[in-house]
Amino acid sequence: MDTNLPSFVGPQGIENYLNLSFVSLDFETTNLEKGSALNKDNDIVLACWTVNRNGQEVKRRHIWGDELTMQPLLDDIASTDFVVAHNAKFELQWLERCGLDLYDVQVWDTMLGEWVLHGNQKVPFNLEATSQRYNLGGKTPLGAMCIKMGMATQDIPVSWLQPYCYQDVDLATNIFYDQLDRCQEKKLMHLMLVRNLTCVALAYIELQGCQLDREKVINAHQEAVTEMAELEQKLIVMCGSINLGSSKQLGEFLFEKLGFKIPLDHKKKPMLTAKGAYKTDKLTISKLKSTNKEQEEFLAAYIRFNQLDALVTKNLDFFKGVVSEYDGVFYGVFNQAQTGTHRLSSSGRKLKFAGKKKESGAQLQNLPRQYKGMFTAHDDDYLIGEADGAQLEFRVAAELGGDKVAEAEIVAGADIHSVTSSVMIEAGHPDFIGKSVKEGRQGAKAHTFAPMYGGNGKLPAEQAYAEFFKKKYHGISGTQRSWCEQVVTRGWFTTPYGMRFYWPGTKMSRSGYIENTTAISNYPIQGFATGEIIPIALVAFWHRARHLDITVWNTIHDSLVSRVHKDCVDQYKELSKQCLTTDVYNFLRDVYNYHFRVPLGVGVKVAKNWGASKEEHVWSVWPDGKETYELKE
DNA sequence: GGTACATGCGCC
DNA sequence: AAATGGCGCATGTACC
Repeated sequence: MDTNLPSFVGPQGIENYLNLSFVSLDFETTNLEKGSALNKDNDIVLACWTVNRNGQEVKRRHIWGDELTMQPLLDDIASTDFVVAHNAKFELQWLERCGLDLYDVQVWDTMLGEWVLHGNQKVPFNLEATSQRYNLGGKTPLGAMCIKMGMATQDIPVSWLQPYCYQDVDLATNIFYDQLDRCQEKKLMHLMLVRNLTCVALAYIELQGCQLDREKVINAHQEAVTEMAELEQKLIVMCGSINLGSSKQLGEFLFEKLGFKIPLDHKKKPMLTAKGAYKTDKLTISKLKSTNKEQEEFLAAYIRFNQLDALVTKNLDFFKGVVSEYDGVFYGVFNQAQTGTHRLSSSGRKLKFAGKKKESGAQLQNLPRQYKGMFTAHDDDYLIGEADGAQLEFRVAAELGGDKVAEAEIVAGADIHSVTSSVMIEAGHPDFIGKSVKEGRQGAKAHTFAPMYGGNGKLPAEQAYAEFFKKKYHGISGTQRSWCEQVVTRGWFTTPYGMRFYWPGTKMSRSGYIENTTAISNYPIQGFATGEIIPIALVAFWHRARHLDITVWNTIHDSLVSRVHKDCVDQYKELSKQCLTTDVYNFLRDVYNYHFRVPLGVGVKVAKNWGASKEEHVWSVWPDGKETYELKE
């Protein structure tokens, strides 16, 4: 079976842009759910496009009609190298409905162009604001007015909508030419290629949907609701009819009625909100000291109730609605052009449930881990596979810092959390008192990489650990400091992988502390790991699995989640390994001109339900092809 | 009745 | 004056 990559997933992708043979496209659609192609009740109303070769417009065409009438557009797309559009994911999902195979298409998304050119600087990326930044003027007033007023697209007069649509095409074309110059000048073409390749893969992945296991959802929901009802009765007896969801009411009850003392933080200051209100978050509540039976009982019941309440309102109610009213399938949205680090973000596609006033949705990147097991494949012949980058951010930090100590530990497979545990024990951290290194290991995980993200610690033992970490991995900490110094000098800096990050006006205090240190230290690591490497791996995986019975349906920062036919499991593991390691090295070398040295690792789990496998296959693969394998249980 | 903000909390 | 980074969603509160 062909598992090769298409030519444009590599340097040829950039060549294609420079050859200037493209279709520039805009659809006007009916506007349920912002015109999403996933809504089957939406339709294309009008398509306008131009065909451009060698930088010259050679054709201008439009079609008033639905997705069944777009063959001339598909033919034009097939005759050029790429498609230009603003927010191309929208057009791509419509093109898929028109019959285009997304695996064959390359795009230049002018919205993503703005994202890449602006780095971590937040500006509005919509077409109108972007046009104004490029001095291309605003939109045709009449068409724009109708759209803004929310008029049904199909009711807008032809003579208004058609010029409006053509104008968007022309704006995108002009912005594209300008962005192409700017991206070359700032040496950002490789990043732009990855954003655009990722965009097409995401357009496809969003169409797949997430499948919930009906029985598991109903049972979990029932259990939680029953337990909550019991707790609620108990709580009402104790506190009357106050609303426990209100931190104001709960705070008054805890600190005024029940007489809890306001806990003190590590600086011996009372734990209050910035505005001086009572804090009722998990951390504060966990610090409360009961001095009588009433306090003790209330606290126990409240903590459990609150935990369940959050799970039920944010997830279980939604999941139950999905299995009851939507055949167990729901969809998420992946947002590019959202984060400063150039990670993806995700949001939920909202659903309406019977008897509920408000629509609700669930995003795919913050599902409680305990509920992963509720996700399954649509069919008994399929399994769920998850492949994640092993210790990805630490390995990337070692790489960017040229840190020999960290690299040696990664190569040796050293147990870093045990080291943290022993440092914490020696420094007398209260959570580690009386524990052996082994017993403290689990709790140490939360501390291990905090200094890499700029954490200096609060308790003396944590501060001692932060010092230990920075000294031990002086390659990482020294490199982070040099990034900070560059930012002080000129307000921005270029990461080793070519990304530009901006913190204008950053100053150094007399003590030597540099503003924004934590962010400056963190962005390049998070950005390279989860904004470049994982998207590269995702694109490679998606293309290579094209002709296999393997479908990616989620990605969470350092992982790819797929449904896998039971006969494809071995290929799935092999492909995961290749795409998260070798393909990354090759792409970085050929497109980024970046020669990665630290071995990357990948962990693969396959089971009937997401995350349910007790065993994990873990590989490390070196850029020269050497590899190691370990089965973790 | 709507919007904006604050708070809290899930994930990596 | 802030010293762990990055997000999105639900709820309550303040305000118009």
